[in-house]
Amino acid sequence: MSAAGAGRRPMRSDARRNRATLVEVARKVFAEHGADASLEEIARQSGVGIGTLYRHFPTRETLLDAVVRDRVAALSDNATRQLGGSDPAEALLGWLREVIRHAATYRGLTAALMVHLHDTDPLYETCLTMHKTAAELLSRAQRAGAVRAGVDATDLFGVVNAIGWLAEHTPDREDGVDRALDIVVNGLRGR
Amino acid sequence: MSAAGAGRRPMRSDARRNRATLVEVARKVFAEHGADASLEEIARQSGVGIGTLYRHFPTRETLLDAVVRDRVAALSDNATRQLGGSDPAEALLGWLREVIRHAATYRGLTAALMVHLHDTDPLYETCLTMHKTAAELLSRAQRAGAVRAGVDATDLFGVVNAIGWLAEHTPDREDGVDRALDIVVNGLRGR
DNA sequence: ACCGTACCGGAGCCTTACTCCGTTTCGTGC
DNA sequence: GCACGAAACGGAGTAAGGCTCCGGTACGGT
Repeated sequence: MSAAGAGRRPMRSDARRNRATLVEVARKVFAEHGADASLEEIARQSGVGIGTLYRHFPTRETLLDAVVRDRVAALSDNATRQLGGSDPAEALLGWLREVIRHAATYRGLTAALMVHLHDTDPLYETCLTMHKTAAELLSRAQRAGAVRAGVDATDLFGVVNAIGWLAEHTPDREDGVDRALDIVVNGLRGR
Repeated sequence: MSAAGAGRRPMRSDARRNRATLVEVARKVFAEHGADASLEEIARQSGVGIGTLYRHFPTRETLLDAVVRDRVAALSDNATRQLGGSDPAEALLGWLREVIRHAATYRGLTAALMVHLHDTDPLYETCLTMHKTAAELLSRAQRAGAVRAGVDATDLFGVVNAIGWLAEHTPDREDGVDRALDIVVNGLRGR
C-alpha cells in the first residue's frame, strides 16, 4: 500500500535511502519554488539520476503526494481529535487557517488537489482526507448552529482551496488572506 | 499608447494584419488551452513565424492583455454605467458573475492578474480597470447598506479572482461556483 | 522603378519532462 | 566469502516549448 510498490519484498537498502532523500529534498524544493519546481533539480540535489526519481515517483503528483500526505493527515488529526472538545466554529477556523498556510507554502498544491479530487490518482487519497475533515468540521459546526445549512463539504473544500490559492498569490499584504477568510467565514454563518 | 509601439508612424499594412490575426487566434487558443497555451501554436495557426509573434508581443502577458483588455473594459462599463441605476447589490453580483465566467474561459488569467496588480507590466492596466470597478461597485453597495464596512476593493479583487480560479478548476459541478459565490456574497453583507 | 527600412521567418540555443536500456549494486543461497 | 540473479541506478536520448538573433523580404514613399 506504500507508494513505491512495496507489494512483495521490502525495498533494497539503497532504494529506501534514495527514496527518503528524494522526499526530503522535494519537500525543500517544492516549498522554495512551488509544486511545479524542476524535477531534475530535485534529482540533482538528491544526488541521484533523473531515472531514479522517475522510478520511485512515476509522476509529479506521486512525489507531491509523498511530500504533503503526512502533513495533511496531521492537520486533519489535529482538527478532528485534539480540538474535538473545543468550540466547533473555532475548530473549523483553525483548520482553515492551517490548510491555507500550508497551501501558501507549497504554491500550486491547491491546483493539484482540485484536479485530483475526482480521479484515482496518487493525490486522490490526500484530497479525500481533506474532504472528510471538511465534512466532519462542517457537520459539527452546523449542528452547533455556527454555520448555516445548505453548505456542503465540497463547497467548503472548494472555498478553502480558493483562499489557499489567494494566499499563494499574495505574498505581501499578509492580512489580505485573513480578510478574505473573514469574509468567507462570515458567509458561512446563518443569514 | 497602443501596445505595439505606435509611437511614430502608423504600422505597415502587413504588420497590422499579422497583429490582428495573432490576437484573434490567441483569443481562440487561450480559450481552448488556457492562458499558458503554446505560443508557437498560436504563431503556427496564425501563419506567421515565432519571431513575428514575439516582436508584436514581447511577453505572454502582452498578448494576453491584448486578448482580454477589451472584454474586461466592457464588463466594467456594463457594471458601472448600464447598471448604474439599478440595485447596487444586484450590480455587484452581476459583475462578479461575469468576471468569474470570463476567468473560467481563460484559465490561468486570474493568476496573471494577481501577479500584475503591483507592477507596471502590460496587464497592469487591465488589473487597474478591474480594481477600480471593484471599488466603485463596492462603495455604492456599502452606501446602500448591502455590504458591511471594513471590506475594501483589494479584498474584493482578491476574492473575485479566487472564485474565478475555483471556476477554472471545477468544469463539472457548475453550480459549485454559484454556491461558493453565494457564500462570499453572504459574507460581504453585514454581520 | 528604386531604395531605405520596417518587418518577417525560422534556425538555434536553452530548459524541462519523460523514456529506455546498458551498467552497477544489493542480498541471498551455497 | 563468493557467485549470481534480480533490483535498482544513471544518464544519454527524444520531444516540446520559450525566447533570441540576424539574414532575407516586401512595403511604401519618392
